[in-house]
Amino acid sequence: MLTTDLLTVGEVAHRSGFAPSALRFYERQGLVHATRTSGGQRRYERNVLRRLAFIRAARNVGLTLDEVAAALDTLPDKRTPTKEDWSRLSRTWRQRLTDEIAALTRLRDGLESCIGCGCLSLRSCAFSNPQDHFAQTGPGAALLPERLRQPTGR
Amino acid sequence: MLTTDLLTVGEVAHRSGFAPSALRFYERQGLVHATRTSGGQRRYERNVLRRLAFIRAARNVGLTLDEVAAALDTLPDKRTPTKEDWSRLSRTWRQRLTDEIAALTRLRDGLESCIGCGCLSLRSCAFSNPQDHFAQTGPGAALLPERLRQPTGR
DNA sequence: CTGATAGTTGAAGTCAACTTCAAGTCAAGG
DNA sequence: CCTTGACTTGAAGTTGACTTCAACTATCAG
Repeated sequence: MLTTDLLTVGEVAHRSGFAPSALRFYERQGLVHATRTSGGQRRYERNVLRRLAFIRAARNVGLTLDEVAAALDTLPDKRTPTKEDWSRLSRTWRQRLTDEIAALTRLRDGLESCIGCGCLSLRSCAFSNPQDHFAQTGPGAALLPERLRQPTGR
Repeated sequence: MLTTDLLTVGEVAHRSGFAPSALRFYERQGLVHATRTSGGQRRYERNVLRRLAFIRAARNVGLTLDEVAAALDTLPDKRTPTKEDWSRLSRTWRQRLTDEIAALTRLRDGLESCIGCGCLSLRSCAFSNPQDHFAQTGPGAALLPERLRQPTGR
């Protein structure tokens, strides 16, 4: 055990639930910061835990790491998020979740009305519609927000 | 234009909205089938369009290709999905969507109750909780179904 | 001082679902 | 027959968020 108030990567990993490799990765991405011992090992200040908590929360809500980085960058002095920061940012997350819920609900209800029809028409069925490819109007357009779509490999 | 009722990969691509490369990929994965000309080019039967519509619908709902393949394999004779197949399978998709909506709703409502608290405690806050790592009981457990989680790179 | 445990690095690997590429071959209208 | 556009292949690349590896090095309890 260290007697200082600095934490090793292992300690931070254990307390935050992130793997040490993830912590190193986040450091390379500029999401968290660590000082070094004379021997080159990482030492973290205690507030990194709060920052990591923020990161995990954002990831749980569905933000990408780039978005998390952008959010953290909006904080003056690159400070660790305060209660007010959290409050402000989480409000925009709420909207995002609300939009995603709405999209999934539309999808499910469309599916509901489609069960039993069995059409699966490439031209008119909302479910088999390649997004907007055919549907000039009507359902099928933008069925899901970006992050709920399966990755396309692009 | 061909005078037969067989479709070229370009025609199928255009009518289905899938890229030719995706059609070839699906063939390698055993999701669709094509015969060949003497010169080695693909020729598709018309019912491949329905099969592709099914695939797109499933993807829109969030199934992985493996799941789509599994679903198609439940059909006797590896037939193209009929109205009844579609009806039966889409019913299970509905449940899946319902579960995902419920999960997102729980997440949002938790966020709601968390705005203003600003705790972000690694031990008790549902949002910063590494899934189940700390929470023996209470909130934070299994915040999101698998497919709504950001990929972890595993 | 020593040995166990924990830490270091850069490079490469993983996963899904494709896309892109290079280097050629086929099909069909004129 | 010829040209043009569509098609063929296997291999490698893409994206995001990491993990894994090999080969060392540091820290610290005893």
